[in-house]
Amino acid sequence: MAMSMSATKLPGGLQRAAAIGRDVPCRFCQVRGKAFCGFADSGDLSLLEGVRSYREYRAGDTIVRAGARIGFVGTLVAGTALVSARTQRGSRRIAGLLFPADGFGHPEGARAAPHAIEAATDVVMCSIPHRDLQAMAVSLPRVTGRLLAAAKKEREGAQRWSAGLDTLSVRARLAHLILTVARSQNPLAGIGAFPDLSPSQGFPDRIYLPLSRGAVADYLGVSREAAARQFDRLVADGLVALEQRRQLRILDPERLRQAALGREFRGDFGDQRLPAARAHRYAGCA
Amino acid sequence: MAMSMSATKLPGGLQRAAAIGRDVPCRFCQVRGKAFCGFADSGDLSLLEGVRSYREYRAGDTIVRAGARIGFVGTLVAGTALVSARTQRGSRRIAGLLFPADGFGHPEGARAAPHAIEAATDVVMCSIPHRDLQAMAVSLPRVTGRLLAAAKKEREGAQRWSAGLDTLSVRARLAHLILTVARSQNPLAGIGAFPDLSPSQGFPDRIYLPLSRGAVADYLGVSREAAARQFDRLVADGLVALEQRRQLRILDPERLRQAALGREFRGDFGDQRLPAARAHRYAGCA
DNA sequence: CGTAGAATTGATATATATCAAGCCTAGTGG
DNA sequence: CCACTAGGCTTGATATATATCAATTCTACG
Repeated sequence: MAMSMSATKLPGGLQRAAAIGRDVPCRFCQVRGKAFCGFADSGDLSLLEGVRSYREYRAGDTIVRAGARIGFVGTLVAGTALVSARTQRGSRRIAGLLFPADGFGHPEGARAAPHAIEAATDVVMCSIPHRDLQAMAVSLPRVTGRLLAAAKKEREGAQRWSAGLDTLSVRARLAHLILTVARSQNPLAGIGAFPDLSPSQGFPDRIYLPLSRGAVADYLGVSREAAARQFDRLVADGLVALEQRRQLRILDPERLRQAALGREFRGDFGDQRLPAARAHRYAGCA
Repeated sequence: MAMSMSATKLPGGLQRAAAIGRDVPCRFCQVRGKAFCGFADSGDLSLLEGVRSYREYRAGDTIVRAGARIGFVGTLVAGTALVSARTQRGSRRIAGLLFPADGFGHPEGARAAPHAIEAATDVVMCSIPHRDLQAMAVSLPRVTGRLLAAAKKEREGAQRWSAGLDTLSVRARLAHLILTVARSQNPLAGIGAFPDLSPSQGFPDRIYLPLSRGAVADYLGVSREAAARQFDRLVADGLVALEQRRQLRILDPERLRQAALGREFRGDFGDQRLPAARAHRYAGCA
């Protein structure tokens, strides 16, 4: 499980992660104030400090296997993880994304999760055993409340359904994903009331996409090729620029937001056609 | 709100419903034993009897408006209701179906539901105010536990997402819907351990589809035309027969189940092609 | 009957799956 | 340091499911 992470080789977000050692006290934690432990009082915090442990994973590693009963609650400190499931026909569905400060697992106790957690990038995770969580008697309600809220993202798929994202075009869903990632990389996120999407709100214009194209495709529920082509179109239409494969720049936040709503209209030069339609499925029949 | 329901004119399930008057005691209730109140002890049951009231709705009526805070928990006694939401672009999404014995609303208290409940057919609903529910001190935990379970269907959309239904072909989703409806009309449902889909388990071969074509389309997330055409194909392929618009007969449960899984293969005469693909979207741009 | 809304059918457009190369990049071994 | 390689990614060509538009049929109801 131990591995040597050389900070220079790791992508974007992880360079910071590598700086976080096992010895960093909680009060200097990268995600302190954002994660569920942000409301722990000083007594509980020192308790936590004794029982939490960091674990590191490489991109592609499985952090929690589907159906496994885990004896801890996890919090991402650095990197991005995928909440994934497998179709009967073998394809992967990605129900949600976990960004730093996001948690997973149930504070109540070990409950078999229906989906797996996998590392999309190299990941540093903070793990706290259930039994030790019980010891935090005083602020437990407050803390577990936050924890439950943090772990909600584990069920993000449900939100995507109820938001009707599944009936939007792939273009719209990709735009939505990009905005989601951008929001997660907003340095002010979680501090102000609502991290908005305007640059004035600290919305970053250059973002690191912590997903492989394959992961993007599985998140959007489309083929890899379709995902790639939609990137092309967003670039061709001038909404974003690709500086590296996973490094992109948001050129036109407003139009990107419209795209994410499926509400684009022909611009002044508009010869790109309206995305007129639909979604997808998957073969992968064994 | 009061309306005269003449039993002869109402479709299938409702003929029974009309026989249920306001005066029928709980112990003779159609859904007694299936609904959340099935575990109430005799004391609580007589309490319930004093506070519950039936309400009747016509097909198309809105039972609960989206975003409304309701002061009761509802249980369907007869008919079928839709858990629906509206897209920003104006189209209707149906997140779930409520069949007799299914409940909605939160026992905790009035919480604004994000979606509306509408009557797909004529509906008889049993309503119990929150405050009266509180009075059921003794078996409250048991009852509210069941209630929460019953109300889960309100969030069915989430399950559909996590089951990966959204990436299946329309044919598969329609087959799934038909099986769901059939299961709901299984007279043994909720009595045996797992109501299976085999005729030997009381699985009905003739079912009443309690949804208009438009509702089917909105449930599947496709256009009305597409929904109609998929009905055609299921009939042409001999999986089901349409006796009336909403009255169908399941001819080949096994293949229907395969279809619902998107696992069909060419049969011996097979010239129907495999459903090779995808989902949909929606225009409806105002 | 005649009308209105629902449902179907037909024709066409198009987004995306799928198959098949080709390319780019990081890692590997000489 | 450089070819080699493998996997991820992109591009191209084609097939097809479904949206969309338009017209017709069905059904319920006056």
